[in-house]
Order: sequence, then structure tokens, then C-alpha cells
Amino acid sequence: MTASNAFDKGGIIQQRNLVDQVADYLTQAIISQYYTPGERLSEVQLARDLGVSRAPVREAARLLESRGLLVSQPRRGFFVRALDAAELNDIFDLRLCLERHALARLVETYDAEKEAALRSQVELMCEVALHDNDSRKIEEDLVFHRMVISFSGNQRLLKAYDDITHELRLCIALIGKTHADPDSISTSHWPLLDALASGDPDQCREAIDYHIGVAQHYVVKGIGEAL
Amino acid sequence: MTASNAFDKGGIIQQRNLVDQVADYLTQAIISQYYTPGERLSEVQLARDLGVSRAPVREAARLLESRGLLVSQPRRGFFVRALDAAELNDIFDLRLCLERHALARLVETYDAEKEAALRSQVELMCEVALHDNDSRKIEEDLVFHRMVISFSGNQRLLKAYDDITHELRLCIALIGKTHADPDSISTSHWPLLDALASGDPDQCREAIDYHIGVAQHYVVKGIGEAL
DNA sequence: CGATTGGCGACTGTCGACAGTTTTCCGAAG
DNA sequence: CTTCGGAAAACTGTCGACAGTCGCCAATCG
Repeated sequence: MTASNAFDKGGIIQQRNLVDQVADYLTQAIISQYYTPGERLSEVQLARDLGVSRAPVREAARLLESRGLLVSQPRRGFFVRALDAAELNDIFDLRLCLERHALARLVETYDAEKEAALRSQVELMCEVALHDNDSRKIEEDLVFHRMVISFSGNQRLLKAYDDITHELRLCIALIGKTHADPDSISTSHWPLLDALASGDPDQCREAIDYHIGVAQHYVVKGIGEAL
Repeated sequence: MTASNAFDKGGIIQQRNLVDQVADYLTQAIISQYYTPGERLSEVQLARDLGVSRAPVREAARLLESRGLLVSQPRRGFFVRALDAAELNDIFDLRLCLERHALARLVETYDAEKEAALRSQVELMCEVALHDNDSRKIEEDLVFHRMVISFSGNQRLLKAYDDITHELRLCIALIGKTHADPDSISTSHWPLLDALASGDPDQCREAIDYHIGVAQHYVVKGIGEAL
């Protein structure tokens, strides 16, 4: 369910829900910075460009608003969300909160199968870091962390994580470059697996605190430079 | 209290969005169990009852869906969300995660002003527990916990908490009775303030773990009996 | 020359309608 | 009496249209 069918903006689309298709298009357009943060989106123009009526556009915009990608002002329409450094820090603080909790739950039920899945994902990330583009690297990184949350067994926790993931994607493109080279991936993800394998909650917490802290520092610094 | 004349939707106040008004009506109708969990909501019938067209109803339903009060099935419409015990446990687990984090952040910036605000809220809750009805007691309880989260300083954390609050309201009415008598409020909330005043993170965590654990046990047991 | 106001254009909020699909209901067959 | 099937009813997805509102720009006044 990732960005496999990235840009199908033409008028060919007719099979799935128009709302979902418009939402996918808008999501891709926003996180790829085709629309700049703070930009106003006109319903009629969007409807014209996509060859649909305004109703699906409005509902898709509402959906993206609930995901934090758009903000709406009454009688004025929708605007691309512009994150500032404070909001970004809050998001990373919440992410830390969620991942800490997920790890604490996961160590209690950790087994060989889960370890193998996480291990192969990290290996995939290292492989991807050598060949593919930045957005692909970031997606695989998010997949890894989503696996961790998912393995914790709490579906509601996973939903909360997915919510902030959308907002994270919103600002990642702003930074432009990623530090997702094989070295940094190895040094920042293997300790997480080691901590899980050790079964020590404190070690897990220490590992995730460091991991999130590095990412937060990098992203917030990048946003500061981009603004 | 039928749908058509439930609120003063008449000609007096027309300046607000119809979407928000419909959303408020639906929220009240759902958490007051006017609509039963799992019930299908017809857009046309809702539009007829409320005297509006389907467009505002659809957008309001989308909004409630993002808040977890409704679920939608393609081509089938919207249904009132029915929570089972597993989902409820997940919600409380996430709530524990959020409140732990909020307390950990709050102890670092705790001051006399915040303490006074929380203290007066607990006193209000004890007062309310003597005179008012159950829903009022629950609302004041939620206000207290929302204050704690808000005082943590993380706006995004507050939003995540508000999200699960909507879902909590969804099942509270199912239980019918609350254990929010003055005694249980005192014994379960004062220790939280004491822990905050002590400035000890471990004591805070212990207090919130016990507090949420009691509430979770009570609510999940209530749901088990209600189903 | 700057501030204010009026008009014009564009846009959102809302509505009713149509087409395709799902559900329901009723009769017939086993 | 139960089950199957088809037609009708109801519903959702989508569309185009209209009215009220907001923002912009120009014309006017101090």
C-alpha cells in the first residue's frame, strides 16, 4: 500500500473510489513538494486538473486534513500544511513516546520469527541505501519502524504511529537530502535489534532514545536550514 | 428526542458550518447511544431528518470516521463503531503510553500554577461526583487528564490524546454506570498530584500506571458485561 | 499621495439529480 | 417449511449548478 502507483493523475482513472485516488494524488503531490507548504489549493482547479467533480476533491481534502497534510480555513479553503520547528519537535517527541512503548511491549513477546523479519528489513535498507533514491530509503526506514510498532501487538498504537508518519513525510521532502547511507543505517538500527535480542527493557529504551534523538536532530536542523 | 428537533438548528443560528453542526449532532447522538453500535446510518435519512442535503452529512461522517466514531465500508455507507474488548485494551494501553510520557515531561516543568489548576479540578470533580449525573462526572474526569497532557507542553501529544478520548466516550455510555464516586476519585487522583509534587518520575509512573489500570479494568469489565 | 470604499471576479458551502450498486422482499421451486 | 432467484426499492458515488462570501483592484475622497 505504498507509493507503488505514484502518479496516475490523468483522466484514465475510473476503477477505484475517486476519493481515494484523489487523496493518493494529493498525498504524492504534497510530499513530493509539487505543492509548496502554505500554498492554497483551489477545489475547482483541482477538479478540473483531475477531470473529476468537486465532491471527491472536497472529501479527499478532508481526509488529508485529518492526516495533518492539509489545513482548512472556513470560507477560504485548504492549504498545504506548513510545519515549523516546534511542531516538528512535538512530533518527534510523540514518536519517541510511541516507539518506547512499542519496544517495551515487544521485548516481552520477542521471538526468532520477529527478529528474522526485522533483521532482513535492516539488511534490505542497507542494500537500498547503496542503489536507490532518497525517497525509497526513507520509505524502507519507515517500514522498519512500522514493523516494530506492529509487532508490539497494539493496533491502536499502530494507527497513532501511522498518523504521525504522514506528517513526517510532509517535512522529509523539505530537507531534500537524507543521511540514510549504509553506515548510519547500520550504526543506528543494529543496536536496536541487539537491545531487543538482549531482552533488557532499559537497553531497548536507551537504544531507541538515541536513535530517535539522532533522527530528530537531523530533521529539525534540516528544517531550520530549509526555512 | 427525535433527530429533526433535537437541537435548535432552526433559523436562529445559521452562521456556523452545517458540517460542524451535523458532526456535533452525530457525536452527541452516538455517545448518548441514540444510535446503537454497529447500526448503519443512511445518508439520505440523516439529511432528511436534519433538514440539510447529503453533502454536509457525508463530510461530517468522514470527520467522525477520522475520529473513530464511525467506520465506512465502500458502497455500503457508514456504521457506528462497535468496540470490542481487544480494541478497548489497545486504547487504554495507548492512553497509558501517552499519559506516562506527559507526566514525565510535566514533572520537569511543574510549578505552583499548574499544581493549583490541577488541584482545583480534582476538587471540582469531587463536588460534581456528589450532585451531578454520570456523563458530567466523566467529562470532568476527562478534563483533568486533558489538563495533565496539555501541561506537558506537547500539542501533538494533546491531539493524539483527544483522538482516543473520542473513542473512549464511544464506549463509556455502553457501561452505563460509572464508579466516579468522591471516594474513588480522591483515592485515584490525589496520588497523582502527590507524585507530581514530589518531582519523582518513578513515583509519577507508578501513580499513573495504577490509575489507568483501575480505569481499564473497570471499563473492560463493563464492556464484557454489556456485550 | 495615501487611505477608503465600491464593484468585480473567484471561490466555497450547499443543494438536487442521475447512474450504478447493494439490499430487501416476495414468489416460486424443491 | 426452507431455499433459491429475480425484480424492485433504497442507497451510495458522482456530477453540475446556484447563492453567499471573501479577496483583489480600481476609482474616489481627504
